Amino acid sequence: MSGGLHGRVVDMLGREISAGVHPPGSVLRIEELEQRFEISRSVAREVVRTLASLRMVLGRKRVGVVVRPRSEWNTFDPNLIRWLLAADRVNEVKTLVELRTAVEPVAAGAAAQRASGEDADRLVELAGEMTAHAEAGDLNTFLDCDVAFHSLMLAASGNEMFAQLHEVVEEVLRWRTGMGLMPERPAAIAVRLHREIAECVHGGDRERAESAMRELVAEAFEGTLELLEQQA
Amino acid sequence: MSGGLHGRVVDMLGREISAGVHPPGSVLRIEELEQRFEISRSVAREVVRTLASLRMVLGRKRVGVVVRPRSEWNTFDPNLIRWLLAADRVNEVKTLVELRTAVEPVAAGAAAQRASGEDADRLVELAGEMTAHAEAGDLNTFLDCDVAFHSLMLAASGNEMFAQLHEVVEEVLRWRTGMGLMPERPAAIAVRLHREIAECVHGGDRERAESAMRELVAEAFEGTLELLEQQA
DNA sequence: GAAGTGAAAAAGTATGACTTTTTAAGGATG
DNA sequence: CATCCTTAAAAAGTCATACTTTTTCACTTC
Repeated sequence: MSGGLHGRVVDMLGREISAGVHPPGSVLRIEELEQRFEISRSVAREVVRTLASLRMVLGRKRVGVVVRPRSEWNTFDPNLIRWLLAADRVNEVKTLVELRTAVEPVAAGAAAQRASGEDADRLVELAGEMTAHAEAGDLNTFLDCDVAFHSLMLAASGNEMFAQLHEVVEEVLRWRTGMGLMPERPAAIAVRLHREIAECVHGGDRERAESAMRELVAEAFEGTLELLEQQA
Repeated sequence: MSGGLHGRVVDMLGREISAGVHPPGSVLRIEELEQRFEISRSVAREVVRTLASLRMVLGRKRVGVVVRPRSEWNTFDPNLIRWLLAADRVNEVKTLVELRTAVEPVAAGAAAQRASGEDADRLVELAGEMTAHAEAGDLNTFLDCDVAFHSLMLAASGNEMFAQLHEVVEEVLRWRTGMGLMPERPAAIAVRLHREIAECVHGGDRERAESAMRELVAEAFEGTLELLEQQA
């Protein structure tokens, strides 16, 4: 959604709507947008189309562009996720972390059954690197490996929809570290679980891969909630 | 995406791309679209913007509108889901059913903790109606209740992203019955599980709500896979 | 008071001109 | 011969304007 007039305006308007500046039911008029953003009619219309495809707004003749109820927005769109994070980090992070607890265990189980040899090898390798960097206290490199581990796991699940959630997972993981919410040294239990999951996937042990991942994300879930409470 | 010139063309092009008529990497030109669909430049551009917001295509100057790799598409968009179902039902249904097995148990667990009294009551009521209609052999009404049950459960989970998957669940449930893949009389075990889940949510029993739902969707998952094999 | 009628408002569609960016070809230079 | 710079063309991107269609509201008529 970068560079370009269209993208910039979409981003601004999307942020505003996400932040509640234009609450559901309120009406935008194309002509207003032209003037506010100093854009031509065609750009204004394309912006509205983009937001409409996210189900955030709906154009109606003789009425205008109405903002739809939040419950109907396509909250799986990565752009919208970013706007919602900017508007209300606490609530949105809760939602995303809970989504992880649902998806990642099943994805790990699926990966144990379906991952290619290469992917399984790479997962074990990544878990090893995480262990090393955790012991060395190298949080940034640890985080990169963590992101790579979960992304690869989702991809190796063989389910396109799971795979697509890698952006969500990355956003949450990087946010946690970025906020300084990670302990100086990653919890030993988390490191161990990553290794165990990788080995179960490698060995094709669906059951254990799933339950180990469940343990991992449950811990991450509770940890995140606690830290969110502290912030609020 | 109904009525209107724009919507019709988006639907046609979206279907084509989903079906592989324009494989990833291939290039569409706006001018081509104008001629093929006999539409004006503005409509053609808005169609491209809509598809671009689903991450299916990417406009590049001096190049054209490039179809992106399938792995980057926003496969959570309900329209795209419909196009993919039309193009390759078997694979897409597998993906969607597996998504259910991940999300619904966690959603049920969350609902047990967070559902309002009204929602919990209504769930019990729906489970009761399902039981009655199952015994009466009234498959259509049973299906309506089934859809309502799962939609409400997802909404009652209090997680916006879970709630949004109600369209996916509905699509899968209706497809299964529509294809005649349901036994004449719904499995007694499934009916019982719906009642159990509703009662657990009502009683605030997170653990049992989650595990009962896990049992239910696991059964649905395996049943669907078997029936898909038979078809292929 | 209900129902039909008309007018206005706003999105939707069409068209053509102009701008910008990117790519590729061609030429100059080492 | 290879490399770098210049330049030209292609296609999307942007702008301005006129016209069409649908929907809603107000007004009239029965």
